[in-house]
Amino acid sequence: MSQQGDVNLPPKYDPQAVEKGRYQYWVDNKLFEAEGDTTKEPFTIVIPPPNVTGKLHIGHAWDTTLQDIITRIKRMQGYDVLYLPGMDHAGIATQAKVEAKLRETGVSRYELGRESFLQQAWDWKEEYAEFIREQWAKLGLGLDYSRERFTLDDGLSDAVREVFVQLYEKDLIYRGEYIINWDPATQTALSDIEVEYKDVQGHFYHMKYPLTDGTGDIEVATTRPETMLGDTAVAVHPDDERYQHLIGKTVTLPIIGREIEIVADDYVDMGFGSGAVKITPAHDPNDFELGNRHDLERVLVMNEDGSMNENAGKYQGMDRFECRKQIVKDLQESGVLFNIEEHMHAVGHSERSGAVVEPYLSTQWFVNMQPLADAAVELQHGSDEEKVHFIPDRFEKTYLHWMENIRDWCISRQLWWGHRIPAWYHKETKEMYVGKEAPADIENWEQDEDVLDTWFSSALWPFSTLNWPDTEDKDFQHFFPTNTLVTGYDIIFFWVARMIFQSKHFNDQRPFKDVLIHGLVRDAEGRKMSKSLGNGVDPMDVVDQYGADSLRYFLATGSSPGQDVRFHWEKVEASWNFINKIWNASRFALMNMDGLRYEDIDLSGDKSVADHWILTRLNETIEQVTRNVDRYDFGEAGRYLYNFIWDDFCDWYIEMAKLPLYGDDEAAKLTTRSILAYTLDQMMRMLHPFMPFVTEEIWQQLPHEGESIVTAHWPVVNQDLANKATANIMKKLVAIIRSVRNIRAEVDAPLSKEIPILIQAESAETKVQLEENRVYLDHFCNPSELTIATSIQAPEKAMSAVVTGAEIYLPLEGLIDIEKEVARLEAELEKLNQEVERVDKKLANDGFVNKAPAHIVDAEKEKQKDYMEKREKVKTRIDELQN
RNA sequence: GGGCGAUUAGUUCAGCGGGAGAACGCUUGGUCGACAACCAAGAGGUCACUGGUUCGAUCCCAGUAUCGCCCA
Repeated sequence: MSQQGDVNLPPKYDPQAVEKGRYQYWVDNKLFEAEGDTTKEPFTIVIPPPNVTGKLHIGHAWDTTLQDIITRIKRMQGYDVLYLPGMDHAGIATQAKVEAKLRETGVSRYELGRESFLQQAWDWKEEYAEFIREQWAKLGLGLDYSRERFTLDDGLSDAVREVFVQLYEKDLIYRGEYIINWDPATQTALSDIEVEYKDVQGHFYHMKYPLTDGTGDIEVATTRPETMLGDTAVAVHPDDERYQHLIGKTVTLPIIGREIEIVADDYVDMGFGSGAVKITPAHDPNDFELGNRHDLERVLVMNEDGSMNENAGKYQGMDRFECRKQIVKDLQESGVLFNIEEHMHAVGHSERSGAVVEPYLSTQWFVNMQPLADAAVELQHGSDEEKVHFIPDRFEKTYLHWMENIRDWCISRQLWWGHRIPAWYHKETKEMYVGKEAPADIENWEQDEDVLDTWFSSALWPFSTLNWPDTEDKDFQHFFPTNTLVTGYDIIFFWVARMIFQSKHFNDQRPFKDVLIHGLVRDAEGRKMSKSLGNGVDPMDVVDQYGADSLRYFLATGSSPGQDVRFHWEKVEASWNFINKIWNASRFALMNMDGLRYEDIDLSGDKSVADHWILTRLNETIEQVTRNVDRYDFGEAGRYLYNFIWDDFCDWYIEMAKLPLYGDDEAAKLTTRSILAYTLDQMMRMLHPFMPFVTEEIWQQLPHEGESIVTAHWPVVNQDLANKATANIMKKLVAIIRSVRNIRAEVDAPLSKEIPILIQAESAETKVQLEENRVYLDHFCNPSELTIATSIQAPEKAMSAVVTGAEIYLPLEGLIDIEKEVARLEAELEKLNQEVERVDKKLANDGFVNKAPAHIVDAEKEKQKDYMEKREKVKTRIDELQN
């Protein structure tokens, strides 16, 4: 009693107070810094670098929580852990933000100039990088800041140039004219996967192009009538009998008046529409290919901003959609356009700006993907030691399918913020030079204006951050390849796939052994969180309200691998409740520690049934939690911890521990305190990766050894402390206590009311076991008188219950309603009848008895015996009551 | 058109060959020394549908339906 005032834990868990200053302590003591100790086994995770555009969203919180859990476990398991932080310059997104900021001051980037604009972008980067680091700190991420990197820093820029030049020299990068996805809003090229296809209700415009010789016309159709201004052919299928006589003839393009040829090409689908297709090589990828085969002219009719150019004749200067309206009107008037159908079709939109993407002829840089993809696919067909393991493994199919159907990657972007392409053009000779360094006579050259796709640098992240191309570097040697990459399924193509082929090409090995794929955080209705819906949840708001530990536990345990998770505040609150429970269980233990030190912990003394049982359960929990975290199943691991802590430790062990703690037996007190301290210590260690702040706080107050729980050892099963036989007695006690509580609830006899209790033990052994533990029965059942015997005569008017190995009678003369009790017992009997019937049927089946594994059959026989015994007793009891 | 996922208690989700689980919500009762954001007891489910494999299917296979995602 006298010790209870010393405890430093308030009765309610307050995350703000617990988390304050804790992260700084970890960082100051360099607990997250990798040692670079080559005698230790390394374990590496590189953070997926967040964009420096702004704040982290809740998806980042999920992603990094998983990484932090994995690295904290590995650190506790003795690995030399590197969790490497960093950020991504995010070309388009960041430039857009900086430009938006500039616009407020009325200045365009062109007015400002490239150099000054980049300076502003760097200022922006510094500001947001600091903001992001604060958010990492709030989430408790164990990052090694001494190795933090940025995709545009000197080292990574060097790696990017090295990769570009090497690929160029092997003809794996080329510059060429091609139909690319053009975003007229941001005025840059996009790679194929930056285009989102959405079904849009549009129109199918049917037109007749007149034959030049005046003998008729040919019908074509299009969804984009304005592109007709750039038509340079009409194509039909070579086998199409309808058009045989027209092949080689020409039509006169309406409005423009250009004479264009009718060509035959088996790309054309005879069954679709009229079977004749207008060909616009400068504005459609398929038409471009067809144009190459037939050596067609390429007529570009649009400017980069989406307005019509000089080739559009009288439409020059009009916006593309305005032009469409006008051209439809004009063609209708002239009778060329004779039919407009409603037509649902997929239209590409810029993933960044949302603008409708224009297939556009342009000179860009490309990666020649086929050889790189082939090697990556081959890697995946190698041994377990060579291939990348996707978790869940179904994502490997997604990845392989993409790799096997790869298309060239457009890597140039018409931006300023990014890695400028290391290519120079001679001012006089127009000769092109590609190299890591600028030509010596730089005054005669102009560098390519464009920068590289941001993903081109992120693709190198697992090795460029480890000082590649210096392959002799200590960190590269020790920490590469990395162990686990954690990311969402939405960027398998953007990032994961590209890291794999780049690493295969430049290091001849995988960049990481495992890829843990998670889903998206959705809102409570299951919708994707988005700015336009305004349904996003700021993880920092969650941390402010419930603490980082609650958020982390919710995110880590809220779903199964690869599945999406819905955000509900109630679930975060439930996590808080769990932590509050842990907090109070710890508080109880600390109030009763009586100054116990770590070295005083003594588990060798006489142990109670409860002691044996909780230690046995602890072992089982360590085993299950470890098994599940090893396979990245944090949901299951969390559930094992939750059940053990709340149901076993709090609801049963603590309640039972109160008996010795409030008693006079000093040896029993020491053992109980030791077990409380030991179990809590082990619990805190297992919980720590999930909820680092609160476990550190509690662990520091518990008897402990070592500087911080961050570097404490992960628990291992201790067979010396397992005692299943004794733990089984606990199960009988629990069954009896539950039955008594059940009956008390039935007859409205609260625990505070003393009632006589009789227990009929089926064997002398059971009787002894119950006698030895009658102190628990006294405490939890509150009997006026407790009789345990093997020869009890059932009282006439009594409530009763049957458990395995014993019958319980509660003679409650004044309270019992015979009719109700009979009804209750009959319901019980019905349940037992069903069970017996089910087991009988199973055991009567020869197929089952002969083919099922022996232990399953034995278990069924055991159940049959148990159910039948219980059933007989219940039957007898009903008879007694009715007579 | 091709591929993938989901369908289990009122709600949100686990489980995935051998007696249907959790959280929240709901009903009843309980504050005396960790916690009322707590404790105790309880109600609530043809595991979407149809076949197949198996001694045995919520679980494996095939198909159907509905919803969602990715690719073309």
